[in-house]
Amino acid sequence: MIVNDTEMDRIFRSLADRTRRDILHRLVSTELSVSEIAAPYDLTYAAISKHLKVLENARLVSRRRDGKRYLLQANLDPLREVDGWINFYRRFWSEAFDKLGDYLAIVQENKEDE
Amino acid sequence: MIVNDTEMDRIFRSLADRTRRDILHRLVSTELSVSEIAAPYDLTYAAISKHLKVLENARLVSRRRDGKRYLLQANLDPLREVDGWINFYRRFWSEAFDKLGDYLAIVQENKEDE
DNA sequence: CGTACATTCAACCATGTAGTTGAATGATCG
DNA sequence: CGATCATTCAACTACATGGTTGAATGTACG
Repeated sequence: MIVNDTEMDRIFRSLADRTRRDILHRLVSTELSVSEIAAPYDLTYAAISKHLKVLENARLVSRRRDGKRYLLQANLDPLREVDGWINFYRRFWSEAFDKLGDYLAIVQENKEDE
Repeated sequence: MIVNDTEMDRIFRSLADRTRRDILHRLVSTELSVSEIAAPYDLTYAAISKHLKVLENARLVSRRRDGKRYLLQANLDPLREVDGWINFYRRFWSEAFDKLGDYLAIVQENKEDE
């Protein structure tokens, strides 16, 4: 396992809020400033700032300076951890698991060949 | 979308705790009573009872009476929702996405044929 | 240099969470 | 029926969360 439990806690915790999920979604393909992020919501800058800190603590968002603004962008690595965690359960909900498992095994082999 | 935002909140929220993730894991393949669930942890029954309530509110665990005990089991449907949510992000972390996308499309078609 | 802009910090409030303890409920068994 | 076992409830504590307001920081610009 790559992440430890408290890190997993932080990832799930920061996803457990609609506003944060929405922010993450908007930061996937674009860098946005704090005020651009805040614009659609009926919340103060301070509130948005806190949401961003939560996302950053889970390493789901990173920031860089750009003059007087900060630019934020999503980092999806932690979601791969969630995906890995959830993968264990996949076999219990899908009869197609075996096929999918075979497929993923092939993908993995191909990766290792590279 | 099948689940709404507050439901998604509840699912992620209940996964944001190591003990609850552990309980869920143990309930996947077996039904267990509350005291069996509680046994490995250094927690009171009341605390375990609360954890179970959180998991049940997220529909991740269901219970039935068995004499004087309750038997609990995992219900993984909500995890499919999480998986669906996370699926959007998959394309941004994996170059194999297109191949996987094709594969899943095929699986989907096959399902629809049934 | 002083002002304006973008963002955070600090203090505060209300509510939620994770845990405890001790009493209450409900099913079983002699 | 009364005792016992499995579990929950109620009340409480300590701390976290999500929000506010108003002041503080840091960068840029004339």
